[in-house]
Amino acid sequence: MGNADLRDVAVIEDVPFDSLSGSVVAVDAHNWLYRYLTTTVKFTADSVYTTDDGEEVANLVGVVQGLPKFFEADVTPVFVFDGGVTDLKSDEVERRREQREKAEQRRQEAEESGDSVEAARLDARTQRLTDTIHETTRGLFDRLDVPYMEAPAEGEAQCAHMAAVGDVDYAGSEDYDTMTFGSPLTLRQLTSKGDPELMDLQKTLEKHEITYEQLVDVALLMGTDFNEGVSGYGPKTAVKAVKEHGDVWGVMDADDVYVENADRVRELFFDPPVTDEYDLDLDVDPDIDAAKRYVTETWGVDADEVERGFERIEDSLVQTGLDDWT
DNA sequence: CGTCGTGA
DNA sequence: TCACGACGG
Repeated sequence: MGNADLRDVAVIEDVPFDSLSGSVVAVDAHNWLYRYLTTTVKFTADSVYTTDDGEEVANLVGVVQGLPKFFEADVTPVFVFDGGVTDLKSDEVERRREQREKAEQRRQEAEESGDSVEAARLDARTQRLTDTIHETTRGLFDRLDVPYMEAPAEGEAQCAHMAAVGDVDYAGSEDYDTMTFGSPLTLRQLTSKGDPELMDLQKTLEKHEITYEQLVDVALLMGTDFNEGVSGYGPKTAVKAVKEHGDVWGVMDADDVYVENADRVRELFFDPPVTDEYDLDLDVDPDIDAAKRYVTETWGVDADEVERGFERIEDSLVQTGLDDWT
């Protein structure tokens, strides 16, 4: 599962947020939400985010806190939700499900033995994105007029496709997969405070003097979300081997190693299930009052929790409105 | 996913 | 120098 190995292969540079003004970014919704759920929830009481029915709606707080970052920088996000999971990934998803169950079991044990700190820590690992979380996030986006769409399969693949055909300026995801899926430019760290990172496919290929196909083969050797990779192949060895032997088949042949499902995973990265059928209205015109009512009245979130976020959204709208006149 | 200690 | 595994968040 050495996905972060790609970081050491990729050319990544910091970009000032204000240099992104006026751009459009296709954000992998699952990633983005996950980020807020694991951070936001961890440091606050459960009761704030749980409705009377026991539904977890921490995502609503996360969305309200996360959107201002885009608005304030005059960056338009298009959120891309995951569709069906491919066969290849289902193995990986299954493994993660098992890991979650193990973590949940340990969490319960910790809770029973009165170790609340340990229980809270393990709780962060058991967070998962429920159907309710997806539905209520869409509901809030509707009221805030934030554009979103459904991917046929992997959200990262759809984001990468939209960036590749030029319908958006960047893909946005914390994962490195978007580059393997062919996104020319990927923005990372859209959730945290500081400046984002820009991951550049072309510069990465130039740096190593390899083709895009070879980059995918490098990823295959190191391991991706869809395959195991080969033990002993990290960033350096994988790049060197692929350059030396041309492609992953050459490496398998020369080094006497085996990459499982190499042909199928390759094909997935080259030609993933994506759609061109979307109609994005990028003219965002939020109904703040409706959004507030949705979060606090419909879902019972404490008004205090989202007040600051809504304030920032409102202010950023006034700000961009003024900018338009100057 | 990032960091850091370990060991080849 | 590089890769791996464990652990913290």
